[in-house]
Amino acid sequence: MRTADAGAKDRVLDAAARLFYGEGISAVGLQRIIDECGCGKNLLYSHFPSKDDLVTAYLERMRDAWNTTLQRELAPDDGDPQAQLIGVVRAAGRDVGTPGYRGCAFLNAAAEYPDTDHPAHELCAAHVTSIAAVLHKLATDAGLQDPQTVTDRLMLVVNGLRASGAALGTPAVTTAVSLAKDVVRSASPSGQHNQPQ
Amino acid sequence: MRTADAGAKDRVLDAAARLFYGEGISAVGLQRIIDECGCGKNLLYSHFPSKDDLVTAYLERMRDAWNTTLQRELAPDDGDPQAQLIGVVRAAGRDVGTPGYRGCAFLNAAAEYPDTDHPAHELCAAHVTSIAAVLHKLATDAGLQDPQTVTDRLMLVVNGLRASGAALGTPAVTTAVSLAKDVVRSASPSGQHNQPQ
DNA sequence: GTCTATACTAGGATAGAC
DNA sequence: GTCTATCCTAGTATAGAC
Repeated sequence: MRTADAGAKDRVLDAAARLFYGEGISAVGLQRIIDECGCGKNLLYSHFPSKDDLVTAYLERMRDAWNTTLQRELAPDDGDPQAQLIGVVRAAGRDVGTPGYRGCAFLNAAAEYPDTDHPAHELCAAHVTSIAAVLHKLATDAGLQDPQTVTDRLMLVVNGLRASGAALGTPAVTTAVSLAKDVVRSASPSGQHNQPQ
Repeated sequence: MRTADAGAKDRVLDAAARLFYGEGISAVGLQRIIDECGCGKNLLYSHFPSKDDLVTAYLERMRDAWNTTLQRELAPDDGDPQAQLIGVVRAAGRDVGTPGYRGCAFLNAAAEYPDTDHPAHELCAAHVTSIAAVLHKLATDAGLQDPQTVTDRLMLVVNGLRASGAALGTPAVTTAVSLAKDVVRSASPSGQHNQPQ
């Protein structure tokens, strides 16, 4: 049955994602995943021929989840790119501080795979690049002065937010959103004296 | 002459630090370190009874190096806490973008040791806390409005800088310093219209 | 046919004995 | 320094249940 097949693959990926994220990728062996999801070894290997394939699938799922979160966060402010720039920061801080939060999955994975040629590292780098592209487009659409600087600054805020959550317990989301608003406001063509929104 | 090599411990630590930082901690076995520094197994185990001890020593060395860098960066601006706040950010970006740079050793290690009880994770958390304490003291000494907000914001910039360097190749130091200056300026008691320094 | 479960290989890990 | 013990890893192959 196709349904059983697809469901089984998801079940493996569920267990893998939970363990990889919670305990670190290299700290989790395939046997742990097999035990945890109650599947046979053959099933895992038939869907994911190697651990790298499983890791890649895990990161792709995380990327898709991020894209969903981002779109949902940006949708209400459609047509208002200035508000959407803040929405990106808010989306990045969506899960920060929630129970079980252990930092950004992509930053963590990139730290575990320092080799830039490794598919996991490439996926993480692509994720960062894609966020920067979104920010740059929004900054341009908003008609801000020097969209590249705004992009660079907001990337700093986003990365800082994702990195802070891992090391500090403090939810830095409020700080990040507030700082992002100042960054956007100070690049607004109508000057630095706009009313805070 | 064949006396007890006082530098032997350092030699082991040199090799360990280089490999741990460059390839990730869990990716490097003790045998690699032994081979690389040309020492015997007994030497390593006599100085570092377990891998955790070696990892801890590696992170402590990184912490000491950071403190040295920070002090050297802050010294010229002694008595000018506002400039020193920027100095902290500059110190954090000291090695970003240099050849062989693979991100912040502490963020990377924390990602590899998600367990908050692990000594390595504790050392990383303590490092973040200590930077925040320095920022808070400087922000207070500078007489800035709301020193805690300035601290939170600059921590975001510092963490963003350290995290960005890992994923992006772009040296974000210039952006970080410029953003930090704006953060400090906008919290300056003399108002938001100070001249850029 | 799809799944579970187990036995197995081959290698690398930490660690300790000598 | 070498040699050994024990464990865990990725990955393969085989046996049996539904």
